[in-house]
Amino acid sequence: MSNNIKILLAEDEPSLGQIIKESLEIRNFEVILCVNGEEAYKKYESENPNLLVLDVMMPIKDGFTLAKEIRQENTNIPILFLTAKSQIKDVVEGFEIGGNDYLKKPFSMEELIVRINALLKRQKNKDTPFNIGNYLFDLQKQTLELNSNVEKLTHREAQLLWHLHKKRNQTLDRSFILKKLWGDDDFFNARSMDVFISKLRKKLKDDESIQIINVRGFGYKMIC
Amino acid sequence: MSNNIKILLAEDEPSLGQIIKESLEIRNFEVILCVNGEEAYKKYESENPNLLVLDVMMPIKDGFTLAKEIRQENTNIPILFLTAKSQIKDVVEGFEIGGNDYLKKPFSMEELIVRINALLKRQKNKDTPFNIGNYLFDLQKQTLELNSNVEKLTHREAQLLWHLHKKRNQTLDRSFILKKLWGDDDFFNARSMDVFISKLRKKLKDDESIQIINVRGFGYKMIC
DNA sequence: ACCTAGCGTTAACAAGTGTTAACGAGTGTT
DNA sequence: AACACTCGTTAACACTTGTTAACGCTAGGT
Repeated sequence: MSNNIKILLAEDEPSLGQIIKESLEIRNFEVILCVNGEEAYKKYESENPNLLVLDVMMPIKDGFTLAKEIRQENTNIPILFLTAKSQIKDVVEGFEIGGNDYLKKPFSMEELIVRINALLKRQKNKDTPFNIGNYLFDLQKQTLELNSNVEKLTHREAQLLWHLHKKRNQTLDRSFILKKLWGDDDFFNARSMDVFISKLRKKLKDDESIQIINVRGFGYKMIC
Repeated sequence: MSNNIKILLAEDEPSLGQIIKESLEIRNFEVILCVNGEEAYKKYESENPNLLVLDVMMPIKDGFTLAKEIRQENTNIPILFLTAKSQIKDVVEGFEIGGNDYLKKPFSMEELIVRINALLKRQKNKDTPFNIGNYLFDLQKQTLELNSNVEKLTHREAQLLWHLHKKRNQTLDRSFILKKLWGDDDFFNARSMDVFISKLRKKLKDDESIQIINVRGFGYKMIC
């Protein structure tokens, strides 16, 4: 029985493609095998897969080109590259395009499975609500829930809170967060961010175990 | 016996046109062969075909011009271009006009069949109703059904909802959708789109798991 | 030709969101 | 203590988006 996770596999070497496909199917993944980038793009469109495993070197359309196209319309889907070339340059290019991980050939099936599971888990983590203190925080829905009292957050508030929580109990650098969320670290954005910190503190005040502490000159630290 | 699928073929070179026509008829497609764009337009109007195969270079009216005209009144029908010119420029132009695929001459009949079937399958996928939350959404019929309660959507509503769903759980860029559905990103179209978002929210309000969230300055995100 | 219903656009106002300003409080330095 | 600087907080503001209704166009019916 399928675990409901659909993997799009693009690999031009038939025997390798088949081996990977079967190995994954044994683990209850649903696998769509394509032999080139163009076919893979069409299947991506029609099948709506959860994860992409792309060989970099393929005829007609290579994995990088394909990934670039898909990233334009889907910034979310995890992409794992398979690369025969072991040069660092390629790996860097892959990450720049928006690949989430890569695997050098030859690789063991176990390695592949581990990485796929890691990517899926990361994906799931992003989508699944989690607790911050006694609050339940849902990034997707942009909500904070406490005692079945649901408070809506704005997009900025939610993003900021997510980053604070990701680095909870560590100092989150002002400049880092400004560049990440505001795009630029300047005076006004910095003040704007302070306002948002203030708003978050207010919205989180019903659980005293959560605190957003200022580290003068460096940033903020959320303890929880 | 026909499989009930009607293909409009526009190809000015008589012998090639005839060969393609017969090859397709062997595969049980119904084929209407035209020798120029003007004739093809008339046949398109009267015959209501399921798919267009258009030669780009034709006398009187070329394939691109024809496709542009037809796209204005039908954004749905799959269009496959046959092009003798192999320049990328043409292919790009073709896709911008709204072509769904292209085939460089010379091509094998097998290639053509594969592409036609792929387009038809994709079309079929588009035509098949699917679930959005607990609703059943039918793009073709422009309906939303919940608990056997059928709500009609207008064309714009249906198109917008389809795009939101296609990129569900991702932010759909305002500008992208405006260009795609309204043709241009200007103030009034943007306001019009906001109105439609409002209408969709109202029509989707009976399933709370579906939400259309605004991402200020960027667009909308449908979560479901 | 006229009427009508349906649809998409435009207008108008309400609500929401992020930025900026202003002022006060806190912190470390001299 | 005086000072410079950073941060906290509130409110005003500008801008974006939400919502409703009026409007005009078009296709189909009479």
